[in-house]
Amino acid sequence: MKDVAAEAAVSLKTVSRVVNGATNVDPELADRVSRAIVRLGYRRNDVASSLRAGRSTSTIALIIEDLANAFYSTIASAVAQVARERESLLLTSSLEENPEQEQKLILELCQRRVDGLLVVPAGSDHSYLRTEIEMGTPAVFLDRPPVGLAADTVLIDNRGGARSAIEHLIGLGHERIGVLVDSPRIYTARERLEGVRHAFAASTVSLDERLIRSGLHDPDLAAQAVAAMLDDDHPPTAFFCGNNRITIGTLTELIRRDTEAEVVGFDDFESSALMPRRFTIVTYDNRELGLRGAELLFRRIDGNRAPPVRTVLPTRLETRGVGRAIR
Amino acid sequence: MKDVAAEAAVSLKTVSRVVNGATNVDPELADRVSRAIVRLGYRRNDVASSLRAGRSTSTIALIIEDLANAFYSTIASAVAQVARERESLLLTSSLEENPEQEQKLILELCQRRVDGLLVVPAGSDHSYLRTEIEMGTPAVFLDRPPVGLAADTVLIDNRGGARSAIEHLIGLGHERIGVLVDSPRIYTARERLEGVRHAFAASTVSLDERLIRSGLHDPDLAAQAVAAMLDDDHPPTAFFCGNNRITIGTLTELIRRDTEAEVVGFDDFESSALMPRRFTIVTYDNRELGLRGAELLFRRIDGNRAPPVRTVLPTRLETRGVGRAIR
DNA sequence: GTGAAAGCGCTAACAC
DNA sequence: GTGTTAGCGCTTTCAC
Repeated sequence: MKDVAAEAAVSLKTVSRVVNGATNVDPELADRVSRAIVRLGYRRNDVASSLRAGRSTSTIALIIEDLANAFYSTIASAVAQVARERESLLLTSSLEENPEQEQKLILELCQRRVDGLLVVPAGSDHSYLRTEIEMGTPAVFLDRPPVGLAADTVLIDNRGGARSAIEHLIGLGHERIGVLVDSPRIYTARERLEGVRHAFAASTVSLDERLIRSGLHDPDLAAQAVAAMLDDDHPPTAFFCGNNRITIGTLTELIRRDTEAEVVGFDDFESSALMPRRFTIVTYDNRELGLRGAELLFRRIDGNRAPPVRTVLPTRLETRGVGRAIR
Repeated sequence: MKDVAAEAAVSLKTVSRVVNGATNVDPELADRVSRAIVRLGYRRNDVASSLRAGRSTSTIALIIEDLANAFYSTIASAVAQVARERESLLLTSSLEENPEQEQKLILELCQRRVDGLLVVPAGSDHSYLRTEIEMGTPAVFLDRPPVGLAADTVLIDNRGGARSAIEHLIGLGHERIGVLVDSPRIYTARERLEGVRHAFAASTVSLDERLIRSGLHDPDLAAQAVAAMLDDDHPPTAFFCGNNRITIGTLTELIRRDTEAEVVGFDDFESSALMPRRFTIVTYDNRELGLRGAELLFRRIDGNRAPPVRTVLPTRLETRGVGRAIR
């Protein structure tokens, strides 16, 4: 910039004005500056520019577990879209297998003075963020609420979705319903199980606690649980699957045995329409999760100081799969 | 920082030393500083810190078309992994539907002084990047080479993959092979068609130009092309599909008609294993694209000044799908 | 309309 | 070991 000023024989300020498109510059000087800029290949240094007077870095950060997972990459895509509209750049950080790095990463992003944070939390405590938020880095949580902190959060209606799934099965006349969920340490698993309990409580059918299996963290464990339940004296006639991995495991086992059973699974998955068996899913728009979160965040960045809000996105039941078993 | 220095009654430099973990600080002073930091909730401003003396921003940028697309999100995940190992952050920018914004975006990233760029190019000219590269922002291209510029590039073996696909079909005795590709304006489509031609040229079978259909940009167009060819007097007995959208369209049409035809498609896709028909794909490790590209980039960032290299990743043939038609 | 000077928050030299 | 000074590249008073 100094060089440009020298080359154009003007002051730094004039160069600055031209670079920033200020109107009140003598056309002749502006032209001299423009040509000097081209001649010297000058580029404004945005780092320096954003340093001055605590100006915005026009950057927001998204903290997720794994970009390769469609759930997260859909959110990232939605967030990127809003960021682009707001002329902000998006720093995407994935924790991959290290939830304990969440705090370190978030604090580093704050040090870099990102304008705000969008977090799909993996960690188990977020109280450390209170200071950062107070110091001007707003944070919005997606899919799971923060722990030990009040902050804007966008969730899906886990309880309502699970409840409608069970109501659907009870409505079809099922009385023995296998309930398959992941570990209760996972927020969504807890909420969904809670929804299941509500649905039973509100119905004439009672929930047999022996038909609840939790801790099913992958399709194989789900398949084994299904197998064990079906081998029982008094097997379930329907299954509620707490997430898509469990749904896949359950369908796999049912197809393998060629056993009839009604299935309702939470979460859609890529190849669900192609599964060789009809079943029902509790689905929702996870792109919306990112959009709404990003919009909330920008509202905070714009100075909104209202109390934290919690947005809950609706779920709906849809049919998936084709025919019956392939064999 | 000034406040911390005042609070601890030391100089700025001592605070700086403590913040940066320098060893040669009196433990007593260090302790006073540490406590002042906690008391005041001080956080180092990394923007200012990286401004000083043209230091690195520890940030690399990835420019892709769409994060929601599995091809790109896999690359992003791989790049994120390498970035994390190198303690760099990743700015991910998706062009979505605006390839013409590529240049604007890239120049903006350079202004922000990212340490380097990873580009899956959508634009049609990259000569403007020469200046940026010379000025110290290295760039590595993924999946498609730059136009009008020499730079590190990581590609997959489009020609070789297409060639092996045709060789496979000819080896099975097919002589009338429908060749379905996307628009020749797309680099990969051009290369793959070139590979097809090479394979025919090296064989005893001659390529019937009337069996080549190009510009098939979505599954429906591919399905229509297949339908038209099958309705012909002398229909193909096999199809080469230039990408996964074309493969899906082709399989859909074959299944719909319950017509036998050998299919080899380029690119794997999520539900390929579940397709109700056996077929062959030309596949490759697209995660590797991101890993290799990021490694090349960091080598440049570390100061490697060797001439640009072009890495070509191998492809392989694999079988997908199950049984024959569902019906 | 234009420029000189001060300063954003930090770190690198160089004294002490 | 510690502090002082200068300056990274830019923008912003505030005079002219």
